[in-house]
Amino acid sequence: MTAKPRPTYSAIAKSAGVSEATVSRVLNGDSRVNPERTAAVLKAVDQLGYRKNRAATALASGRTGLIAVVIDDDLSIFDDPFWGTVTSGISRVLMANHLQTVLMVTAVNNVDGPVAHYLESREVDGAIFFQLHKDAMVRKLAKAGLPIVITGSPHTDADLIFVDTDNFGGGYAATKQLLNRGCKKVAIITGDIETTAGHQRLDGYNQVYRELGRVPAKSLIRHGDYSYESGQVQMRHLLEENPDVDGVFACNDLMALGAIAAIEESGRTVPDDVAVIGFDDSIMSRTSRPQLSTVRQDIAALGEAAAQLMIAQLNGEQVESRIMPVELVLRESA
Amino acid sequence: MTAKPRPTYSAIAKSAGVSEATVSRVLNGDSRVNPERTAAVLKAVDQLGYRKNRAATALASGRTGLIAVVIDDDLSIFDDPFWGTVTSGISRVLMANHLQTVLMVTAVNNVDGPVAHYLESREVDGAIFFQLHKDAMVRKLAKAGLPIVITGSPHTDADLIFVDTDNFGGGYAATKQLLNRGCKKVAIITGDIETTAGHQRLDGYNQVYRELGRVPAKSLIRHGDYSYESGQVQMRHLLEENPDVDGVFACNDLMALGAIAAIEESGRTVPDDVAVIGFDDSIMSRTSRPQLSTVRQDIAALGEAAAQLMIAQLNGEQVESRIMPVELVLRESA
DNA sequence: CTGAAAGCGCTTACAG
DNA sequence: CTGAAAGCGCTTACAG
Repeated sequence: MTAKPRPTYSAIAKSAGVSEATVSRVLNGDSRVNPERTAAVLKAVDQLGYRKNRAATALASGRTGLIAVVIDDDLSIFDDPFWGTVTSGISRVLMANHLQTVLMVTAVNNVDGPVAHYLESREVDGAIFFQLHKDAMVRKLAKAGLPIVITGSPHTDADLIFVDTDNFGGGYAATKQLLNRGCKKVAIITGDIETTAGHQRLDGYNQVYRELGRVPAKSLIRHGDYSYESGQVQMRHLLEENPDVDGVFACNDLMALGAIAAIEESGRTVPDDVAVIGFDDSIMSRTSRPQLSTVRQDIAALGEAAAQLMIAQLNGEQVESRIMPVELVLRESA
Repeated sequence: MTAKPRPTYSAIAKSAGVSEATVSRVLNGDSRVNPERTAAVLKAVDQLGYRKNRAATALASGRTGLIAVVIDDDLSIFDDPFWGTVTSGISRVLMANHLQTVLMVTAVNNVDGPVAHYLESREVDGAIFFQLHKDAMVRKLAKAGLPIVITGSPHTDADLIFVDTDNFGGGYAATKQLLNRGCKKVAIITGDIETTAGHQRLDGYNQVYRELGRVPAKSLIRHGDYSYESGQVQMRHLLEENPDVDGVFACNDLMALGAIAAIEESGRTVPDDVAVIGFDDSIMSRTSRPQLSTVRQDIAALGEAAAQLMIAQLNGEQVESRIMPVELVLRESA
């Protein structure tokens, strides 16, 4: 319980025979310090087991060494492993750069709420946001000069920095694959198209038709909400209105599984009667029967990229948003 | 980009006509301050839009307002929504108590690694650990006086504070249910029994047999590793060695699904020939066919409890470990 | 390249 | 109940 008196600059300065200012310079990588003195300081640091006091550094320098990861309450991280994976990718990269990850699970809609205040107070050096429905708060913070990265494309093309999966490319590849394997009538069950991801996947689907000089019938486009149930319900509608539908791109794996259930309950088989492709390459895509063909995104890499863009910003570098590639994974359902 | 000069104690003190010490007392809830002065300070705080500088507070008080959540690298949070859910429960409660959550995804085995140093350096006020295989580091930190809570039972019964699901009770209830529904020969596919959770679920299974004055045949106890594949493989072994097995408690939902696959590929049906119960009540338990009967644990509540125990410790209260109740959810598989 | 000194914005004995 | 003052452990112009 009795804490050993932790060494401070004063102890190191004494031990190394230099001033505290020099200790500070060495520890902050100031290259102008005389090599011998640098060595002496480093040796003292090592011998004394010195460790910087982050609070003192923060107070004096104005930098906290903390990056917030803000997750909207609505996002049900509760059932979705997606966010956890992104976050661990972020954390890994941040830690390697001596930054800590502050997790905030909260309502992000309030431009004037506690989170906004916290971030404005500069209690963190930057903030990484997860896909948001409303980006008013983020834009305000960005305008105030807080380094920001968004995971997922923002709605407005403000000059916000973001990283995202190639949703358009994924939707395109999935749809194309269905046509390539011989499907004549390919439908889509979209996710929440209020989100950019949902919208972009649909755009990819439409693009395939466009390149063929065709336009998909309205009845082939059904809107789900990423839930299993919505996949099942929308598939039933599809089969009713288009008994000859023979290919479906469901915008996530969960809906794809719901769709498969609906297809099988109608007496049809997958993929022979109707081929199905999902999106995410979640565990379920491997455990389901038939195994699901799907669009794989490297989620951890998405988080790592977000962290890297943050670090680049902190270093004052000019940064650009990044779109991460996807990969079509073919299993049994298509 | 030009930051407006943020107000400090000096501005509030001036505006309220009191000393900075009094401002500090009011803001820290010191009840001895004269009510009128308190009101004056609060008014000034409000008018000036004052917000405390956490770094300064930390430096002066020694308290950082930060709680670390340490997640072992091995735990594949990558595919498991469990940890994300626990973490969001923790974060919610911590935020409500003006504490921030610092996420550390890292290797926890090293008693002398960077994480240990970070935590020892008191850059956080406390640490919440997730289920660990080796608790040497945690014990060391606890001995050094760092407030600690563990999510999941520790291996040694050191006096570490922890919160855990009632794994024993869950295993007991699942096994009991299988017998109650008429199963004569109930097997178990365990999870990693190097973990306490895995071990306790098995203990619950054994206890049911014990109360019946019976001992399960060795061949009825198969060890999986929580993966779908292990559930499938172990179930095949079970069916081979015990063709008349008619009930299986799989220690998580994923293995239960693997087991169902093996049962069906053998030409048997679930639950008529073999009833199956899983553990977790994950999404998959609802999306699978047949829908899975399982043991539900309130994962977010687990995180909330962990945070509450941490806060109690910070308040100097005497705290005791908590075991959270589980609930048997019966669907189609048993 | 280096040091003395002021300062970052709070908290907390110490007196009264 | 309140204030003056010292101090928390760093960083950073300013001189030299």
